[in-house]
Amino acid sequence: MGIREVADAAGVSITTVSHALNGKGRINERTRRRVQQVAEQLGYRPNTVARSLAGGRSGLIGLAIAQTSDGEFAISDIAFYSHLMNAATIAAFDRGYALVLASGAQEAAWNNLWLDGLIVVDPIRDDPLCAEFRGRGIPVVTTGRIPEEDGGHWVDCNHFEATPAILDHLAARGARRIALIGTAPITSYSLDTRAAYQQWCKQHDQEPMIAVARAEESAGFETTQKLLRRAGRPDAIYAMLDRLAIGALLAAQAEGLSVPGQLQVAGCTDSDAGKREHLTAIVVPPEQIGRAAVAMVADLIEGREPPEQHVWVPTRIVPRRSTRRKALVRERLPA
Amino acid sequence: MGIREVADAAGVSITTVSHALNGKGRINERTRRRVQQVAEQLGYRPNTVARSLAGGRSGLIGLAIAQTSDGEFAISDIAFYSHLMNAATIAAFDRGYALVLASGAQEAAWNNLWLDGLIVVDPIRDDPLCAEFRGRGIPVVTTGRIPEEDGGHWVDCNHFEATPAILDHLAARGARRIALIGTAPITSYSLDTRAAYQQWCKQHDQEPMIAVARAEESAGFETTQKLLRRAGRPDAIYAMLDRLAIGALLAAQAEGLSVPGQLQVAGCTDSDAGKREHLTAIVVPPEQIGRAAVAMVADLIEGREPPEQHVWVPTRIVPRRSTRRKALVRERLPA
DNA sequence: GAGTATCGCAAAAACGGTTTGTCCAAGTCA
DNA sequence: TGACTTGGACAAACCGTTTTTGCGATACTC
Repeated sequence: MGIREVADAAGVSITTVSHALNGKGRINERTRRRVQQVAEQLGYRPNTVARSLAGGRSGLIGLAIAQTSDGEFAISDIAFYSHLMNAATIAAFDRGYALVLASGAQEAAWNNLWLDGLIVVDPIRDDPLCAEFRGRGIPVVTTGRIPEEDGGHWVDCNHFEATPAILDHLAARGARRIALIGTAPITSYSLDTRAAYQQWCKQHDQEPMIAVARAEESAGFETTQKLLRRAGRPDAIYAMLDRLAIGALLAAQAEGLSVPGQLQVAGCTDSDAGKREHLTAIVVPPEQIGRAAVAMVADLIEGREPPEQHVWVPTRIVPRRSTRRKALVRERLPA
Repeated sequence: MGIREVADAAGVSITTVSHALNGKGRINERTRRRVQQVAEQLGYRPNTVARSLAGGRSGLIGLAIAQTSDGEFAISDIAFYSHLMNAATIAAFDRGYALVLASGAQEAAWNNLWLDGLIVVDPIRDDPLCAEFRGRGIPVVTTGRIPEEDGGHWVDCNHFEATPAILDHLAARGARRIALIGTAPITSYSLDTRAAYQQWCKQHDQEPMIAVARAEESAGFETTQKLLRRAGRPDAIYAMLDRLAIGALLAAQAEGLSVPGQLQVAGCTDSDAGKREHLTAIVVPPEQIGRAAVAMVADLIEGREPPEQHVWVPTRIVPRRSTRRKALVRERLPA
């Protein structure tokens, strides 16, 4: 079942087998085909590990996702990351790589793993993992950019475009005081959105209202409630997570405000829960992001400079009832 | 940075370095410590791939999750699997393994990967992946059992216990005609639940009402609607997925039935969305399942027979408003 | 004091491939 | 016809570990 058996069976040397199967050396086409046939017949599968050792590559790409030390997800949107991960896994396989999951919490584990490349999802400022791997000369691609850092290879959505677009959407529907509810400004996503929001406010002569909340409905609820009780309460809310947006909807109801009549709500990103709540949302396609990141890191691993060092994945707005003029009627359980 | 450099620096042979670092051969404690110190100082990290080749192990455990060919999740409960995966990743790292994700769709990819063991989530009857790996002599652990198959190593929740328990719960609150809405009976989970449901019905002299639906709210909605319009409509529903249960809630509302007054609803498993909807649910702990599966497969890989060939992970019921006597008041958006 | 454990370490053989360098035969060119 | 190229195949080195075997030296036994 080794290359030697194949060589014996085909009556050639192992070199020829290797060449024939990998399309490398100079070799007669007839010989090549014969060897391939014999290998096929014998069900020969090259040992990945041996190949890695000789070839200097492990065939492994790491996918790092923020996690807390206790093993809980620190990430805010499980569905989003799952889809990203899933698409990345398949894209990696298609290119001959396997994706290994790695938790940021298990730093020690990184050392025991020989990775050809690394994808870091939503890196934070001075991201230690990125720094570590770059230091070792291992290609790193991030989805979302590393805050306060230029260069590097990344895949991202342009929230400098998406944010004004959704704010315009709300304004076009009558909003005059739009509040932003966001997560802690540690990822580029969060920072970009805040910056874009502030710029938009300046341009539209509106005073910024920014609130920060944990990535939970309850936090969205409480935060929104506080905002709604302020003197100059907002008439629209853009929430940086669907869960926050849902919390905002609940708060509106608790405060007796109709949606979208008295309060418009929009969220990012779109989700099943958001759909269920008829929430206007910015669609950020996790599959595309995952695939693009894998393509980029594979290019880097194989020594090709990727077509683009930075990939902007387009977003779009899905308008739903939470920002429509017509009041959002509660059609669900009876009151 | 190889073992040779360490050997040179410490003035010993590479054998001694290997032994010293792995605690293997007979070696003077002083020498061992010195070597360890030198290795530490040089920042030596043994090459995993070389180690694998020599040791005959890759250090990789596969985690297979059903996926459709187009890369979409075929799984019904993303959050559940994410938590399972996450816990498994960490548990694997703790044991010196890395978890590689693999899509069932990419069968070819499995061949290019040298896995020490495999975890298959929710295997189906005659699961090809399980068969393939067992054929190769690679340890396989499933979460959920392979239908129509005895033996094997698995981690599962006992739905033969959980199902009667939730049915009793509903009956104790007045339900006389409990319907079951389930996914296609291809996993042991689905099959067990159906069987347990039927047995319970027989024991309680109730006619079984089983409906099958796709794992989506809309399917739960439609299926429930049909049930509710039948002659002898159910007064309680046990849905085998939280998404189906949520669909059932919506259907109850659409039909003008109060929950739980006129219709009780319970689901499995528990979820954020379910909590939001005040849904009584069976808690199936994905983290525990993931950890148990890793522990078991690691034992098998390392040649230890695991403490138990089968692990039953306990479940529990979380009663919420959807099965309480007091009517479920809609406290959310205004009607 | 000869025989025998035991100890501490090193040399060398795997592990299963890839890659390099070499050789030979046949074809090409001047 | 001799020099040079080219195509085809092979042997051997190498990748960086682990593991087995072996060999002096020291300590123990009687």
